[in-house]
Amino acid sequence: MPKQTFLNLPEEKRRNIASAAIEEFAEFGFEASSINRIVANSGISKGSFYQYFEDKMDVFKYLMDVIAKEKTEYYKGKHPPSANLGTFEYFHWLIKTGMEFNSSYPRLVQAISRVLLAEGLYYGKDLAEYHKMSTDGITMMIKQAMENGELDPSVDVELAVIIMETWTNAISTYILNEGMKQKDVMKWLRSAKTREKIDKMLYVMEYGLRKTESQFVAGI
Amino acid sequence: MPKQTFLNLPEEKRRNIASAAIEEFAEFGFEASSINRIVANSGISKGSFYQYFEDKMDVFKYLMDVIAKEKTEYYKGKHPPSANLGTFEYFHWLIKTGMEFNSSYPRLVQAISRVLLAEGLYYGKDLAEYHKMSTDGITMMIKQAMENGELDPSVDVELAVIIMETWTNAISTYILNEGMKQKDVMKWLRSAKTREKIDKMLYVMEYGLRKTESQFVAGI
DNA sequence: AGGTCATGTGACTTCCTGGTCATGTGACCA
DNA sequence: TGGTCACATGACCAGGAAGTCACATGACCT
Repeated sequence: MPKQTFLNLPEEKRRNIASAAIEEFAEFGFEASSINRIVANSGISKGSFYQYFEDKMDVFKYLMDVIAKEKTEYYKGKHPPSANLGTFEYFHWLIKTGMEFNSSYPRLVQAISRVLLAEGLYYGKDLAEYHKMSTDGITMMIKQAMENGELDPSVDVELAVIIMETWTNAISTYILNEGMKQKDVMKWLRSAKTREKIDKMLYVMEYGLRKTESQFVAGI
Repeated sequence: MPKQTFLNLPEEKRRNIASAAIEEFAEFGFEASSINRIVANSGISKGSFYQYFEDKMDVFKYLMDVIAKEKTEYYKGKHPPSANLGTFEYFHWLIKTGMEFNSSYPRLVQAISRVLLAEGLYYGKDLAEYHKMSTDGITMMIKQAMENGELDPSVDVELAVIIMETWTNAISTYILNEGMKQKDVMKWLRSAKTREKIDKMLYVMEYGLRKTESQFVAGI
């Protein structure tokens, strides 16, 4: 949603502005972020900013779109280990690949998660569509798992979505917080210890989900 | 941390100020909340506000202390169903009783969770001590569970804390968001359907934790 | 009655915010 | 060369923020 003037800008200038905005959101969150500071840190004038973007939300949405596009590219470059993965294995792969991606853009991811997980939780309205996109994706995966017979059809879909979303967020937050402390994020992320921790979290979700639901299905 | 002048105030005036602050934080979050509005809505003058509190954070901390005290009282009034509960049963009871408490002060809880879960996640510093309190509590419970033989001693304590915290937050958020839509929160909270949903979430956590860890302990 | 002191008040200052707009600049074209 | 047009600029505006302070009030004591 940035205006055409912004898209016409030379690559470097665009990157300067983007990274100033990223730093701002990552440090202050959405509400407390200041356009004045973004402008000052990216070396453009106030007037130019308004020739590029509508307002603060417009820059933020631009960042969202950038990361969405890059992430899609990233996933296209990678491929699941096997063509016929079960839904849970696929979810594992999705999360892990996502984490690797996040680690290559830690500051950008931090900025966006901060706004989405924090203020977005309550603000709704402006960011509702983005939340719906992820909810819909997970819902489809769960229905897929049911069709494949991996999950009992009587499973509470709404609940399963909450559970998977909760875990995705929890793992992202954990990686983001811990990862920022490391000198070499990628190395840390790929270390056996870190991978084991992520695996454990995912298994907590998966086995919990399987066992609980089958137990409830059994009528206990 | 409010000043003595505030504590000397008549009950009703104090309650007016508190509820104006609660509404403000619940609606705008911490950063975007305005002392000017709080002052206007509680019918006191700006000067008085600064005679009662240091600043915005001071009011917020006051609310935190109020709820901490009231919650402690509430737990004292209730008693676990049995004296010799296992740690997991005890955790269930804690969460459920906590939810009932939260439903009696929905707006206050909403205000506080909003700031703690959202901005608090990243802000750290000012609110770190409150986070540490809950972390310490959960850590103690987990070590207790180990002593009781409910959890293998090789369980990763740090991980278990993250898992239990994640679920506590997820359930609180769910109840808060859904509960606000109901006309009669307490009735909704006590309905079989709601209780079942909470139960399921807790079992997802519990069984996941038990099974995962024992599996990893087995060396797979 | 006069004095004291804790409390209440809101106009005021200072600062920063988002947003506008008249003016300036320079690449391109006729 | 002169004209046009997209883009750049920062002084400027209105609004609202946090925080201060000189003054008002009134309960209580001597």
